[in-house]
Amino acid sequence: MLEASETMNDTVADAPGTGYSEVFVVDDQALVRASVCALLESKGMRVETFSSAVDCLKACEQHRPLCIVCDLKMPGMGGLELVKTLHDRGFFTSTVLISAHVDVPTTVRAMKAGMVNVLEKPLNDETLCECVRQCIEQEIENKHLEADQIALRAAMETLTPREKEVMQLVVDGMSNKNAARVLGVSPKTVEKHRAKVMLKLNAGNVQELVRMSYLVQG
Amino acid sequence: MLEASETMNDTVADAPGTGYSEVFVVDDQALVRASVCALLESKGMRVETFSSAVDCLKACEQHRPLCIVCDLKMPGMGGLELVKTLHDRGFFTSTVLISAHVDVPTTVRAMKAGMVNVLEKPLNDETLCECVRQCIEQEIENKHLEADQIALRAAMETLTPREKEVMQLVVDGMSNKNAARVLGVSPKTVEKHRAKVMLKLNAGNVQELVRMSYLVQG
DNA sequence: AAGATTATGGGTATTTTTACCCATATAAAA
DNA sequence: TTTTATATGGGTAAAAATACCCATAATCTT
Repeated sequence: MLEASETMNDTVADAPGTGYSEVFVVDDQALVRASVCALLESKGMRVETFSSAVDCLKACEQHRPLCIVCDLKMPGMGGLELVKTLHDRGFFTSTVLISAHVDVPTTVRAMKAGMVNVLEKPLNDETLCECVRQCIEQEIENKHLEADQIALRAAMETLTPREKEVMQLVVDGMSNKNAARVLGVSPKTVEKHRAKVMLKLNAGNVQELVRMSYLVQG
Repeated sequence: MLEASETMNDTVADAPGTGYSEVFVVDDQALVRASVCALLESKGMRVETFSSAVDCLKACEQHRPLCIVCDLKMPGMGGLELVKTLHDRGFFTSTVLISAHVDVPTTVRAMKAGMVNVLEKPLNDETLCECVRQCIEQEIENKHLEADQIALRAAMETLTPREKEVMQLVVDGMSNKNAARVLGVSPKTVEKHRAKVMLKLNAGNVQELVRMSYLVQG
Protein backbone atom coordinates (compact mmCIF):
# COMPACT_ATOMS: atom_id res chain seq x y z
CA MET A 1 0.00 0.00 0.00
CA LEU A 2 0.96 3.62 -0.49
CA GLU A 3 1.04 6.35 2.09
CA ALA A 4 3.00 9.35 3.32
CA SER A 5 2.74 11.40 0.14
CA GLU A 6 -0.23 13.58 0.98
CA THR A 7 1.33 16.64 2.58
CA MET A 8 3.92 17.33 -0.08
CA ASN A 9 3.34 19.10 -3.32
CA ASP A 10 6.63 20.43 -4.60
CA THR A 11 6.96 20.42 -8.35
CA VAL A 12 10.63 20.14 -9.15
CA ALA A 13 12.46 18.01 -6.63
CA ASP A 14 11.28 14.51 -7.33
CA ALA A 15 14.42 12.70 -8.37
CA PRO A 16 15.10 9.30 -6.81
CA GLY A 17 15.85 9.60 -3.15
CA THR A 18 13.34 12.27 -2.26
CA GLY A 19 10.55 9.95 -1.21
CA TYR A 20 8.30 10.69 -4.18
CA SER A 21 6.80 8.11 -6.44
CA GLU A 22 8.79 7.55 -9.61
CA VAL A 23 6.16 5.57 -11.45
CA PHE A 24 2.40 6.07 -11.80
CA VAL A 25 0.39 3.00 -12.76
CA VAL A 26 -3.07 3.63 -14.17
CA ASP A 27 -5.48 0.77 -14.74
CA ASP A 28 -9.12 0.22 -13.90
CA GLN A 29 -8.49 -3.41 -12.98
CA ALA A 30 -7.29 -3.72 -9.39
CA LEU A 31 -5.54 -6.97 -10.21
CA VAL A 32 -3.38 -5.41 -12.93
CA ARG A 33 -2.58 -2.44 -10.68
CA ALA A 34 -1.49 -4.72 -7.89
CA SER A 35 0.66 -7.00 -9.98
CA VAL A 36 2.41 -4.26 -11.94
CA CYS A 37 2.94 -2.31 -8.73
CA ALA A 38 4.37 -5.36 -6.96
CA LEU A 39 6.66 -6.12 -9.87
CA LEU A 40 8.12 -2.62 -10.10
CA GLU A 41 8.41 -2.24 -6.34
CA SER A 42 10.30 -5.50 -6.18
CA LYS A 43 12.87 -3.80 -8.43
CA GLY A 44 13.17 -0.97 -5.93
CA MET A 45 10.95 1.60 -7.62
CA ARG A 46 8.47 3.76 -5.74
CA VAL A 47 5.08 3.26 -7.33
CA GLU A 48 1.69 4.93 -6.99
CA THR A 49 -1.45 3.47 -8.51
CA PHE A 50 -4.64 5.04 -9.86
CA SER A 51 -7.87 3.44 -10.95
CA SER A 52 -8.68 6.14 -13.48
CA ALA A 53 -6.98 8.62 -15.79
CA VAL A 54 -8.55 11.62 -14.07
CA ASP A 55 -7.11 10.56 -10.72
CA CYS A 56 -3.70 10.29 -12.36
CA LEU A 57 -4.09 13.72 -13.95
CA LYS A 58 -4.95 15.23 -10.57
CA ALA A 59 -1.91 13.61 -9.00
CA CYS A 60 0.28 14.89 -11.85
CA GLU A 61 -0.75 18.42 -10.89
CA GLN A 62 0.78 17.84 -7.48
CA HIS A 63 3.76 15.79 -8.46
CA ARG A 64 5.25 14.59 -11.73
CA PRO A 65 6.44 11.00 -11.88
CA LEU A 66 9.36 9.86 -14.02
CA CYS A 67 7.23 7.35 -15.91
CA ILE A 68 3.57 6.52 -16.37
CA VAL A 69 2.29 3.04 -17.16
CA CYS A 70 -1.32 3.16 -18.30
CA ASP A 71 -3.99 1.00 -19.82
CA LEU A 72 -5.49 1.72 -23.22
CA LYS A 73 -9.11 1.06 -22.46
CA MET A 74 -10.55 2.41 -19.23
CA PRO A 75 -13.96 3.68 -18.21
CA GLY A 76 -14.03 7.42 -18.84
CA MET A 77 -10.71 8.66 -20.10
CA GLY A 78 -8.46 6.14 -21.87
CA GLY A 79 -4.69 5.98 -22.07
CA LEU A 80 -4.44 7.90 -25.31
CA GLU A 81 -6.49 10.82 -24.09
CA LEU A 82 -4.48 10.82 -20.87
CA VAL A 83 -1.19 11.36 -22.73
CA LYS A 84 -2.71 13.93 -25.01
CA THR A 85 -4.08 15.85 -22.03
CA LEU A 86 -0.73 15.71 -20.26
CA HIS A 87 1.05 16.95 -23.36
CA ASP A 88 -1.47 19.76 -23.76
CA ARG A 89 -0.62 20.85 -20.23
CA GLY A 90 3.08 20.76 -20.99
CA PHE A 91 3.84 17.53 -19.14
CA PHE A 92 5.88 15.29 -21.40
CA THR A 93 6.42 12.46 -18.96
CA SER A 94 7.38 9.25 -20.72
CA THR A 95 4.32 7.07 -20.92
CA VAL A 96 4.02 3.37 -21.65
CA LEU A 97 0.75 1.96 -22.92
CA ILE A 98 -0.30 -1.53 -21.95
CA SER A 99 -3.31 -3.38 -23.25
CA ALA A 100 -4.68 -6.68 -24.38
CA HIS A 101 -5.72 -6.91 -28.04
CA VAL A 102 -3.72 -3.92 -29.31
CA ASP A 103 -3.79 -3.69 -33.06
CA VAL A 104 -1.34 -1.97 -35.40
CA PRO A 105 -3.44 1.17 -36.13
CA THR A 106 -3.90 1.75 -32.40
CA THR A 107 -0.18 1.33 -31.82
CA VAL A 108 0.56 3.84 -34.54
CA ARG A 109 -1.89 6.31 -33.04
CA ALA A 110 -0.38 5.78 -29.59
CA MET A 111 3.14 6.41 -30.81
CA LYS A 112 2.01 9.51 -32.69
CA ALA A 113 0.33 10.72 -29.50
CA GLY A 114 3.68 10.54 -27.78
CA MET A 115 3.81 7.16 -26.09
CA VAL A 116 7.34 5.85 -25.77
CA ASN A 117 6.27 2.23 -25.96
CA VAL A 118 3.28 -0.04 -26.37
CA LEU A 119 3.23 -3.41 -24.63
CA GLU A 120 0.74 -6.23 -24.99
CA LYS A 121 -0.94 -8.12 -22.20
CA PRO A 122 -0.07 -10.61 -20.92
CA LEU A 123 2.94 -8.57 -19.87
CA ASN A 124 6.45 -9.92 -19.93
CA ASP A 125 7.88 -8.86 -16.57
CA GLU A 126 11.40 -8.34 -17.81
CA THR A 127 10.28 -6.30 -20.82
CA LEU A 128 8.12 -3.99 -18.72
CA CYS A 129 10.83 -3.48 -16.11
CA GLU A 130 13.46 -2.68 -18.70
CA CYS A 131 11.11 -0.32 -20.48
CA VAL A 132 10.22 1.58 -17.31
CA ARG A 133 13.88 1.68 -16.29
CA GLN A 134 14.82 3.27 -19.61
CA CYS A 135 12.01 5.83 -19.26
CA ILE A 136 13.21 6.84 -15.82
CA GLU A 137 16.82 7.10 -16.96
CA GLN A 138 15.93 9.35 -19.85
CA GLU A 139 13.54 11.40 -17.77
CA ILE A 140 16.21 12.18 -15.19
CA GLU A 141 18.40 13.38 -18.04
CA ASN A 142 15.70 15.83 -19.08
CA LYS A 143 15.00 17.09 -15.57
CA HIS A 144 17.73 19.71 -15.50
CA LEU A 145 16.71 21.27 -18.79
CA GLU A 146 13.10 21.28 -17.71
CA ALA A 147 13.99 22.86 -14.38
CA ASP A 148 15.42 25.81 -16.28
CA GLN A 149 12.27 26.06 -18.34
CA ILE A 150 10.06 25.94 -15.26
CA ALA A 151 12.07 28.67 -13.56
CA LEU A 152 11.81 30.75 -16.70
CA ARG A 153 8.08 30.24 -16.98
CA ALA A 154 7.70 31.25 -13.36
CA ALA A 155 9.68 34.41 -14.01
CA MET A 156 7.53 35.12 -17.05
CA GLU A 157 4.44 34.85 -14.90
CA THR A 158 5.64 37.78 -12.82
CA LEU A 159 5.42 39.98 -15.93
CA THR A 160 2.37 42.23 -16.17
CA PRO A 161 0.24 42.03 -19.33
CA ARG A 162 1.76 45.21 -20.68
CA GLU A 163 5.26 44.00 -19.95
CA LYS A 164 4.56 40.81 -21.87
CA GLU A 165 3.37 42.84 -24.84
CA VAL A 166 6.49 44.95 -24.79
CA MET A 167 8.69 41.88 -24.43
CA GLN A 168 7.13 40.31 -27.51
CA LEU A 169 7.69 43.43 -29.57
CA VAL A 170 11.30 43.66 -28.41
CA VAL A 171 11.91 40.00 -29.17
CA ASP A 172 10.40 40.57 -32.60
CA GLY A 173 13.07 43.17 -33.21
CA MET A 174 11.11 46.37 -32.79
CA SER A 175 12.81 49.49 -31.51
CA ASN A 176 11.39 51.30 -28.48
CA LYS A 177 10.19 54.08 -30.73
CA ASN A 178 8.31 51.79 -33.07
CA ALA A 179 6.94 49.69 -30.22
CA ALA A 180 5.66 52.89 -28.67
CA ARG A 181 3.87 53.77 -31.88
CA VAL A 182 2.33 50.29 -32.07
CA LEU A 183 1.12 50.42 -28.49
CA GLY A 184 0.05 54.03 -28.75
CA VAL A 185 2.13 55.22 -25.84
CA SER A 186 5.23 57.29 -25.23
CA PRO A 187 8.67 55.77 -26.00
CA LYS A 188 9.50 56.56 -22.40
CA THR A 189 6.84 54.18 -21.20
CA VAL A 190 8.14 51.41 -23.45
CA GLU A 191 11.63 51.95 -22.05
CA LYS A 192 10.22 51.57 -18.56
CA HIS A 193 8.45 48.30 -19.35
CA ARG A 194 11.43 46.99 -21.27
CA ALA A 195 13.77 47.70 -18.37
CA LYS A 196 11.37 45.97 -16.00
CA VAL A 197 11.23 42.90 -18.24
CA MET A 198 15.02 42.65 -18.38
CA LEU A 199 15.17 43.02 -14.60
CA LYS A 200 12.43 40.47 -13.84
CA LEU A 201 13.85 37.88 -16.24
CA ASN A 202 17.41 38.70 -15.21
CA ALA A 203 18.42 39.17 -18.83
CA GLY A 204 21.67 40.99 -19.44
CA ASN A 205 20.94 41.81 -23.06
CA VAL A 206 18.41 41.44 -25.86
CA GLN A 207 20.10 38.31 -27.13
CA GLU A 208 19.34 36.54 -23.86
CA LEU A 209 15.77 37.75 -24.04
CA VAL A 210 15.33 36.26 -27.51
CA ARG A 211 16.82 32.98 -26.29
CA MET A 212 14.45 32.92 -23.32
CA SER A 213 11.50 33.55 -25.59
CA TYR A 214 12.63 30.62 -27.74
CA LEU A 215 13.05 28.38 -24.75
CA VAL A 216 9.46 28.72 -23.56
CA GLN A 217 7.74 28.68 -26.94
CA GLY A 218 8.58 28.21 -30.64
CA MET B 1 26.53 30.43 -67.22
CA LEU B 2 24.24 27.78 -65.88
CA GLU B 3 21.91 25.19 -67.31
CA ALA B 4 19.17 25.42 -64.75
CA SER B 5 16.89 22.68 -66.03
CA GLU B 6 19.36 19.84 -65.48
CA THR B 7 20.91 20.66 -62.12
CA MET B 8 17.92 21.50 -60.02
CA ASN B 9 17.14 17.97 -58.93
CA ASP B 10 18.65 17.62 -55.46
CA THR B 11 17.79 20.79 -53.66
CA VAL B 12 14.41 22.37 -53.42
CA ALA B 13 12.25 22.32 -56.47
CA ASP B 14 10.61 18.95 -56.65
CA ALA B 15 7.08 19.88 -55.71
CA PRO B 16 4.22 18.59 -57.84
CA GLY B 17 4.41 19.89 -61.35
CA THR B 18 8.13 19.55 -61.98
CA GLY B 19 8.00 16.14 -63.61
CA TYR B 20 9.75 14.27 -60.82
CA SER B 21 8.35 11.26 -59.02
CA GLU B 22 6.57 12.16 -55.83
CA VAL B 23 6.34 8.65 -54.45
CA PHE B 24 8.87 5.81 -54.32
CA VAL B 25 7.43 2.33 -53.88
CA VAL B 26 9.83 -0.34 -52.66
CA ASP B 27 8.79 -3.99 -52.61
CA ASP B 28 10.44 -7.18 -53.76
CA GLN B 29 7.15 -8.56 -55.05
CA ALA B 30 6.41 -7.31 -58.55
CA LEU B 31 2.70 -7.80 -58.01
CA VAL B 32 2.62 -5.49 -54.98
CA ARG B 33 4.73 -2.90 -56.78
CA ALA B 34 2.40 -2.94 -59.75
CA SER B 35 -0.82 -2.70 -57.77
CA VAL B 36 0.36 0.02 -55.40
CA CYS B 37 1.83 1.94 -58.29
CA ALA B 38 -1.37 1.64 -60.31
CA LEU B 39 -3.45 2.73 -57.35
CA LEU B 40 -1.40 5.85 -56.62
CA GLU B 41 -1.06 6.78 -60.26
CA SER B 42 -4.81 6.53 -60.66
CA LYS B 43 -4.99 9.30 -58.05
CA GLY B 44 -2.70 11.45 -60.18
CA MET B 45 0.58 10.85 -58.35
CA ARG B 46 3.87 10.28 -60.15
CA VAL B 47 5.28 7.00 -58.89
CA GLU B 48 8.60 5.20 -59.27
CA THR B 49 9.08 1.61 -58.14
CA PHE B 50 12.10 -0.29 -56.87
CA SER B 51 12.55 -3.99 -56.22
CA SER B 52 15.11 -3.46 -53.46
CA ALA B 53 16.05 -0.98 -50.75
CA VAL B 54 19.49 -0.36 -52.23
CA ASP B 55 18.00 0.65 -55.57
CA CYS B 56 15.75 3.09 -53.72
CA LEU B 57 18.71 4.49 -51.79
CA LYS B 58 20.62 5.07 -55.01
CA ALA B 59 17.65 6.87 -56.53
CA CYS B 60 17.31 9.02 -53.39
CA GLU B 61 20.84 10.28 -54.00
CA GLN B 62 19.67 11.69 -57.32
CA HIS B 63 16.24 12.88 -56.33
CA ARG B 64 14.27 13.01 -53.11
CA PRO B 65 10.64 11.93 -53.34
CA LEU B 66 7.90 13.39 -51.15
CA CYS B 67 6.96 9.98 -49.74
CA ILE B 68 8.32 6.45 -49.66
CA VAL B 69 6.15 3.35 -49.37
CA CYS B 70 8.22 0.32 -48.49
CA ASP B 71 7.88 -3.27 -47.41
CA LEU B 72 9.13 -4.51 -44.06
CA LYS B 73 10.68 -7.76 -45.15
CA MET B 74 12.75 -7.80 -48.29
CA PRO B 75 15.79 -9.79 -49.42
CA GLY B 76 18.86 -7.85 -48.38
CA MET B 77 17.94 -4.58 -46.75
CA GLY B 78 14.52 -4.33 -45.11
CA GLY B 79 12.22 -1.35 -44.67
CA LEU B 80 13.49 -0.47 -41.21
CA GLU B 81 17.13 -0.37 -42.22
CA LEU B 82 16.17 1.67 -45.28
CA VAL B 83 14.65 4.43 -43.16
CA LYS B 84 17.52 4.35 -40.70
CA THR B 85 20.03 4.66 -43.51
CA LEU B 86 18.12 7.54 -45.06
CA HIS B 87 17.95 9.32 -41.71
CA ASP B 88 21.66 8.77 -41.16
CA ARG B 89 22.27 10.51 -44.48
CA GLY B 90 20.07 13.42 -43.45
CA PHE B 91 17.09 12.50 -45.60
CA PHE B 92 13.95 12.62 -43.49
CA THR B 93 11.46 11.81 -46.19
CA SER B 94 8.16 10.56 -44.76
CA THR B 95 8.09 6.82 -45.04
CA VAL B 96 5.19 4.40 -44.78
CA LEU B 97 5.81 0.78 -43.90
CA ILE B 98 3.58 -1.92 -45.35
CA SER B 99 3.68 -5.57 -44.45
CA ALA B 100 1.69 -8.66 -43.77
CA HIS B 101 1.90 -10.05 -40.23
CA VAL B 102 3.14 -6.90 -38.50
CA ASP B 103 3.13 -7.24 -34.74
CA VAL B 104 3.06 -4.55 -32.08
CA PRO B 105 6.77 -4.62 -31.15
CA THR B 106 7.74 -4.25 -34.79
CA THR B 107 5.31 -1.37 -35.19
CA VAL B 108 6.82 0.35 -32.15
CA ARG B 109 10.32 -0.13 -33.52
CA ALA B 110 9.23 1.21 -36.90
CA MET B 111 7.69 4.32 -35.39
CA LYS B 112 10.77 4.90 -33.27
CA ALA B 113 12.89 4.55 -36.40
CA GLY B 114 10.93 7.41 -37.91
CA MET B 115 8.16 5.81 -39.96
CA VAL B 116 5.12 8.01 -40.20
CA ASN B 117 2.74 5.10 -40.49
CA VAL B 118 2.54 1.33 -40.55
CA LEU B 119 -0.11 -0.38 -42.65
CA GLU B 120 -1.02 -4.04 -42.77
CA LYS B 121 -1.48 -6.16 -45.85
CA PRO B 122 -3.93 -6.68 -47.34
CA LEU B 123 -3.92 -2.97 -47.97
CA ASN B 124 -7.02 -0.85 -47.85
CA ASP B 125 -6.78 1.33 -50.96
CA GLU B 126 -8.44 4.34 -49.41
CA THR B 127 -6.27 4.19 -46.28
CA LEU B 128 -3.04 3.98 -48.23
CA CYS B 129 -3.98 6.82 -50.56
CA GLU B 130 -5.01 9.05 -47.71
CA CYS B 131 -1.81 8.25 -45.86
CA VAL B 132 0.42 9.00 -48.84
CA ARG B 133 -1.52 12.17 -49.58
CA GLN B 134 -0.96 13.38 -46.02
CA CYS B 135 2.75 12.59 -46.26
CA ILE B 136 3.09 14.59 -49.44
CA GLU B 137 1.18 17.50 -48.00
CA GLN B 138 3.33 17.62 -44.89
CA GLU B 139 6.51 17.17 -46.89
CA ILE B 140 5.69 20.12 -49.09
CA GLU B 141 5.17 22.16 -45.93
CA ASN B 142 8.62 21.15 -44.74
CA LYS B 143 10.15 21.98 -48.09
CA HIS B 144 9.66 25.70 -47.53
CA LEU B 145 11.15 25.57 -44.05
CA GLU B 146 14.11 23.60 -45.38
CA ALA B 147 14.47 26.03 -48.25
CA ASP B 148 14.79 28.84 -45.72
CA GLN B 149 17.44 26.90 -43.85
CA ILE B 150 19.35 26.12 -47.02
CA ALA B 151 19.27 29.76 -48.09
CA LEU B 152 20.45 30.79 -44.65
CA ARG B 153 23.27 28.28 -44.64
CA ALA B 154 24.33 29.55 -48.05
CA ALA B 155 24.35 33.10 -46.75
CA MET B 156 26.38 31.98 -43.74
CA GLU B 157 28.92 30.45 -46.08
CA THR B 158 29.62 33.88 -47.54
CA LEU B 159 30.84 35.03 -44.12
CA THR B 160 34.60 35.18 -43.66
CA PRO B 161 36.11 33.25 -40.73
CA ARG B 162 36.53 36.44 -38.74
CA GLU B 163 32.96 37.50 -39.46
CA LYS B 164 31.73 34.16 -38.19
CA GLU B 165 33.68 34.63 -34.98
CA VAL B 166 32.22 38.09 -34.48
CA MET B 167 28.73 36.85 -35.25
CA GLN B 168 29.01 34.16 -32.59
CA LEU B 169 30.15 36.65 -29.98
CA VAL B 170 27.33 39.02 -30.88
CA VAL B 171 24.74 36.23 -30.74
CA ASP B 172 26.16 35.27 -27.35
CA GLY B 173 25.32 38.76 -26.16
CA MET B 174 28.74 40.36 -26.12
CA SER B 175 29.11 44.08 -26.73
CA ASN B 176 31.46 45.31 -29.44
CA LYS B 177 33.86 46.53 -26.80
CA ASN B 178 34.05 43.18 -25.03
CA ALA B 179 34.18 41.24 -28.28
CA ALA B 180 37.10 43.42 -29.32
CA ARG B 181 38.90 42.59 -26.10
CA VAL B 182 38.27 38.86 -26.62
CA LEU B 183 39.54 38.95 -30.20
CA GLY B 184 42.40 41.28 -29.35
CA VAL B 185 41.43 43.91 -31.89
CA SER B 186 40.00 47.40 -31.94
CA PRO B 187 36.25 47.93 -31.25
CA LYS B 188 36.18 49.67 -34.60
CA THR B 189 37.16 46.48 -36.36
CA VAL B 190 34.45 44.53 -34.57
CA GLU B 191 31.91 47.15 -35.64
CA LYS B 192 33.05 46.67 -39.21
CA HIS B 193 32.70 42.88 -39.12
CA ARG B 194 29.40 43.10 -37.30
CA ALA B 195 27.98 45.48 -39.88
CA LYS B 196 29.16 43.18 -42.66
CA VAL B 197 27.48 40.19 -41.01
CA MET B 198 24.18 42.04 -40.71
CA LEU B 199 24.44 43.09 -44.34
CA LYS B 200 25.38 39.65 -45.70
CA LEU B 201 22.65 37.87 -43.72
CA ASN B 202 20.18 40.67 -44.40
CA ALA B 203 19.41 40.98 -40.70
CA GLY B 204 17.68 44.15 -39.59
CA ASN B 205 18.56 43.77 -35.94
CA VAL B 206 20.32 41.58 -33.40
CA GLN B 207 17.11 39.74 -32.60
CA GLU B 208 16.94 38.44 -36.17
CA LEU B 209 20.58 37.44 -35.97
CA VAL B 210 19.94 35.37 -32.85
CA ARG B 211 16.97 33.73 -34.54
CA MET B 212 19.05 32.88 -37.60
CA SER B 213 21.74 31.38 -35.41
CA TYR B 214 19.08 29.23 -33.75
CA LEU B 215 17.65 28.14 -37.09
CA VAL B 216 20.89 26.66 -38.38
CA GLN B 217 22.10 25.08 -35.15
CA GLY B 218 20.94 24.54 -31.57
C1' DA C 1 51.19 43.47 -62.55
C1' DA C 2 46.43 44.83 -61.46
C1' DG C 3 42.43 44.02 -58.96
C1' DA C 4 39.70 41.76 -55.34
C1' DT C 5 39.21 40.05 -50.79
C1' DT C 6 40.22 40.05 -46.03
C1' DA C 7 41.45 42.17 -41.83
C1' DT C 8 42.85 45.96 -39.74
C1' DG C 9 42.12 50.90 -37.71
C1' DG C 10 40.45 56.04 -37.26
C1' DG C 11 36.94 60.08 -37.45
C1' DT C 12 32.32 61.99 -37.07
C1' DA C 13 27.51 62.07 -36.37
C1' DT C 14 23.05 60.11 -35.45
C1' DT C 15 20.20 56.91 -33.33
C1' DT C 16 19.26 53.65 -29.78
C1' DT C 17 19.63 51.71 -25.47
C1' DT C 18 20.26 51.96 -20.64
C1' DA C 19 20.43 53.96 -16.10
C1' DC C 20 19.42 57.07 -13.08
C1' DC C 21 16.21 60.88 -11.29
C1' DC C 22 11.39 62.89 -11.08
C1' DA C 23 6.16 62.62 -11.29
C1' DT C 24 0.56 61.41 -11.65
C1' DA C 25 -3.73 58.46 -12.07
C1' DT C 26 -6.25 54.37 -11.37
C1' DA C 27 -7.61 50.14 -9.57
C1' DA C 28 -6.95 46.50 -6.39
C1' DA C 29 -5.52 44.78 -1.89
C1' DA C 30 -4.49 45.23 3.07
C1' DT D 1 -8.13 54.35 4.28
C1' DT D 2 -3.61 53.69 3.33
C1' DT D 3 -0.72 50.94 0.73
C1' DT D 4 0.52 48.42 -3.44
C1' DA D 5 0.71 47.37 -8.21
C1' DT D 6 0.05 48.88 -12.78
C1' DA D 7 0.50 52.04 -16.43
C1' DT D 8 1.55 56.30 -17.72
C1' DG D 9 4.96 60.30 -18.84
C1' DG D 10 9.27 63.67 -18.52
C1' DG D 11 14.47 65.03 -17.92
C1' DT D 12 19.30 64.06 -18.10
C1' DA D 13 23.42 61.68 -19.17
C1' DA D 14 26.28 57.87 -20.26
C1' DA D 15 26.96 53.83 -23.09
C1' DA D 16 26.22 51.32 -27.15
C1' DA D 17 25.06 50.58 -31.89
C1' DT D 18 24.72 52.26 -36.63
C1' DA D 19 25.90 54.81 -40.74
C1' DC D 20 28.63 57.24 -43.24
C1' DC D 21 33.50 58.85 -44.51
C1' DC D 22 38.65 57.89 -44.59
C1' DA D 23 42.83 54.75 -44.70
C1' DT D 24 46.84 50.63 -44.87
C1' DA D 25 48.72 45.96 -45.41
C1' DA D 26 48.63 41.12 -46.56
C1' DT D 27 46.92 37.63 -49.41
C1' DC D 28 44.71 35.65 -53.16
C1' DT D 29 43.04 35.75 -58.05
C1' DT D 30 43.12 36.88 -62.73
